[in-house]
Amino acid sequence: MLAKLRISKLVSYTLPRRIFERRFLVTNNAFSKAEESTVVTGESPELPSWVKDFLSNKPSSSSVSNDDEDFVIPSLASWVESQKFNSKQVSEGNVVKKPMEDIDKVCEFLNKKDASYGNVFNELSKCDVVVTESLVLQVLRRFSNGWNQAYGFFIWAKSQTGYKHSAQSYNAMVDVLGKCRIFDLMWEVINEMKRSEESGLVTLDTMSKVMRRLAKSGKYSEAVDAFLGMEMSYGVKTDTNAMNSLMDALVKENSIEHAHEVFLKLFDTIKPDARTFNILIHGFCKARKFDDASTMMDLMKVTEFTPDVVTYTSFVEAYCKEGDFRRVNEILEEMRENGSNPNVVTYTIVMHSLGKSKQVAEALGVYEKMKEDGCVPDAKFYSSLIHILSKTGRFNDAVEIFEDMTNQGVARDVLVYNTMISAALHHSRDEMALRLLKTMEEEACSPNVETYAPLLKMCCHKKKMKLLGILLHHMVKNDVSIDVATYILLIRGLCNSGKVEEACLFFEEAVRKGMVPRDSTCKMLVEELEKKGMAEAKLKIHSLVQSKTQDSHSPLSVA
DNA sequence: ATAGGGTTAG
Repeated sequence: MLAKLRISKLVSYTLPRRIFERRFLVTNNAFSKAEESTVVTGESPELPSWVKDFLSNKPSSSSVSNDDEDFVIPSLASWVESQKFNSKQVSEGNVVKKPMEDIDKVCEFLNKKDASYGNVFNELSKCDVVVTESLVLQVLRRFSNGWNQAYGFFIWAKSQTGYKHSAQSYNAMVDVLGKCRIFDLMWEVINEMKRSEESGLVTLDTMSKVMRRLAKSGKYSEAVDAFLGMEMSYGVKTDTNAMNSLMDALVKENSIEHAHEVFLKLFDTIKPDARTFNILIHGFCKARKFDDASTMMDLMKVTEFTPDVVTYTSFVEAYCKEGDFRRVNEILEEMRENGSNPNVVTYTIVMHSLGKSKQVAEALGVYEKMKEDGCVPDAKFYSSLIHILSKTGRFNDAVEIFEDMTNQGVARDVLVYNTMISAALHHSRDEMALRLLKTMEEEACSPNVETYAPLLKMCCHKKKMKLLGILLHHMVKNDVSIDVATYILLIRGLCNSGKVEEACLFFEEAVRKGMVPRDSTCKMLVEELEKKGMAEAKLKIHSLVQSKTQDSHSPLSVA
């Protein structure tokens, strides 16, 4: 009943737009504050204390200064310092002194300035923690973009008496090295897994990660070779399931060609199943090769398999991307005739595409149609809906949908939060965005890099340096590793705001971690330094880039 | 892990 009411209310907005316009006309802050007093996203007239905390970096501060432009953010490696600063603040106020957690102790050692050049292993010998599997997994997550720190810790952990790496820890290490493209070391770890007295450590799980990472780096042939050799070398069966995993990796990383080749080559030895065909059809559709996709569907039929929702949905998506909605409708009809009704994924794709091409009324019509069909929306669907509403200027409707989700029995996930945070920032609702980040914590929904990216961008743009520092710290606390994309975002954003010194700090830090930003970013930084006549800094950047491009990863010296 | 997101734009 309630749901029904809401939909009609939503759809009615598209025609009269009365309510919407009324809200929109009022730009006065006070009014919007009074009108929205909802639990999650509302803005209160008084800054809530946690926002103050967020903004002040210490518990219960009195006021928020506006001059945070002048605040110079410490380089990332000295977060530990600021962390100490924090705990001092706390212990002054409270009698109880919180003991430092093991993860933070490890973090402190790994962040020592010289650690990445020198010996992480030796540094850690002074670190007084008890290694457990969960600690290892947490460290690997927190340093998933800093392979030499992660690897140094990994080696050290292995040397600790009473501890042995589990299959999960090994797989996590393999994945970190693959992510950072340190493939030779990655294979070394895999071979070590094989040699271990504990047998069966290398599994399809391990090899799937390897294939995915290789494909992601454009090393398609190597991914295929890894598959072909894995039974012989590591005893991992090359069955249908494993082949699907390989083809999925190839297709997802944009090489339908390699996937197709594998398919033809292995057709006689490994029996394909319906999933195999769906993966290939998806790949062809993604590459806009409609003829090949159709041929594959015919082959699928001949080979005793029937096209299903997934098969048709791949075509639906491809035609959506072409903007050919007439063809989309034809396929939807065909699906129903063949007894594969569109499901929530199909509807999400159609709605999202319509919204993207500014056909909002039609997009909302899909929402109606879906409910009529008895198809229940899920979190990803809501995320799309929120996004298109926000993008078409209907932010309040987006907020309404966001808040109604849980009433509809759908839990909000990271993607939904990320979408809502981006939307809020897009509509200059900075406070709401921060409030949403806080709500994630309360709902035990872990943020990821994408959660922080738009917030960091806002900080750079508005020169909110204090908040920037706090957010970066927040990331570390939540085990979100800073990746190249984030460094690029920071460097470019800070350059644009004339904060070259800070941009340089981040640049140096990125290089120190073995992540060299692209040429365009380096150029931007150098030009900015030239403009400001900072010749010395310019030279430093130049030499940093050169030293790092010569040996892309300095080998780690571990005993 | 077979199909769905955003990201980044002055």
